[in-house]
Amino acid sequence: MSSGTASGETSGGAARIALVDVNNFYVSCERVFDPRLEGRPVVVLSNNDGCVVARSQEAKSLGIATGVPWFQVEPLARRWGLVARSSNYELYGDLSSRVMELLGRFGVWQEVYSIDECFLGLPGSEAQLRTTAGAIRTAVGRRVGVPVCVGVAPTKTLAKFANHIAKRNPGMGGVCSLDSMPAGDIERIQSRVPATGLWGVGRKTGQRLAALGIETIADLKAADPLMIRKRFSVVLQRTVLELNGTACIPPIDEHADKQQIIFSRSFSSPVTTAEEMDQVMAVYAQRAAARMAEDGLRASVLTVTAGTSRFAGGAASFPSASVQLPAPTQDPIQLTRAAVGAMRGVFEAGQKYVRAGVLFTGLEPADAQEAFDPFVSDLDQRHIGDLLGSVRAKFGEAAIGLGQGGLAAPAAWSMKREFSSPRYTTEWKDLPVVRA
DNA sequence: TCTGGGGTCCTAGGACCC
DNA sequence: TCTGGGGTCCTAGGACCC
Repeated sequence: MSSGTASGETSGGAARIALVDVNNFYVSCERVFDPRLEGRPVVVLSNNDGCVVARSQEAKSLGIATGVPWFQVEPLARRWGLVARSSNYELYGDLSSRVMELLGRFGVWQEVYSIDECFLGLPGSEAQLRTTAGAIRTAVGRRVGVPVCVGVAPTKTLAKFANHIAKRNPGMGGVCSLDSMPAGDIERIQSRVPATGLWGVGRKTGQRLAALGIETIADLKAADPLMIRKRFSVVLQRTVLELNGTACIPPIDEHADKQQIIFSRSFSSPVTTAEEMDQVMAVYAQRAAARMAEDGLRASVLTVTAGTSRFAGGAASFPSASVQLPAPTQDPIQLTRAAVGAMRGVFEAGQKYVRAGVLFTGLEPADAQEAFDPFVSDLDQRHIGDLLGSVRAKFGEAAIGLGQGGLAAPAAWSMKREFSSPRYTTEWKDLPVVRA
């Protein structure tokens, strides 16, 4: 993907970068199909309805922080009129691709950065940029039904910063173009906002910066990039350069192959026996293998992990084991066997495990012939993954599975999603019905 | 009782080689 | 026992992001 990033300081005609993102994305998705949620405090919960991962503006105003456990908020929900939804990733993923397709039409280039945001290359004068930004908001609002904010600036870091300003100042109408702000205003904001408000500067880096007297965005902008490179990293050096108008964050290669595939989940009730954990590994390995097959990849290394609760007292246990596979594969049978076997080696009976995961690395494209494996004598077995995939596509995720993974009924540890909305856009039977 | 999941990139350090 | 420098490759762990 070509990045048309210009580093010019001049306005008027110089290419600019827009960062467009959806406000409170998960909540906004829920509202598209349930307008009763409009104007009310709404939160979306993580898997197992564990903790809050998204909040509407009204929920934020109530002081509900992201990451708080639901069981702490729940007692107050009724009084607040607070609505909770389990996360519905099928819905969010589908609406995301609609938003991204639409946004792509406005830029000379587009880099999708996350499920709810992308960078766009925008040419044109300052006046044209503002017109385009407004048109983006209108189009996404009308065609998908979710609100977005647009930040426009000469670099990605500054575009993120501009977006942040647009979000916090409702009077700006959801758009902030740095070029049209008076320099004094920008400096004032930058000397007030802590450096950790920037993209790429987290808590730890913030602490180390503060120890050097670098507290605000303005301080970091004024820092010597070479000193920052030496004492921190090339990543933070780029942040400093970008704050000063030099675009240097490399383009995101969306077509690059993944480096790893993870399937990891917490359980709705603890797993304590080796037999149950075998079952978990069988299910998780197959889910991860299905994802890998969708991406057309195969793995050469498999890692399994499990963990006890970080909030429970007593002896913690975080077993983990990696296996080098005899040859790169996407065969769910081999992968399931390997996962179960690896976990048996490190599992501690009697511990209360609350989560586990299966991780594939050493990924490569699977188009080449699968390497000959003398242990797989039956040729048909090599196509078992395709078969499972097509059955699942037709009859649903739980329709078929191998061995322990072919659970007819959900196991005691399987995921809890009590407040889930329907899969409005990806499941025929969940299609909304409109009456006129 | 009940506390998420899926990624990326960078760096440091060790093994190994000439 | 003393004793070099330079390079690559790999992995684990840290930090960050949404």
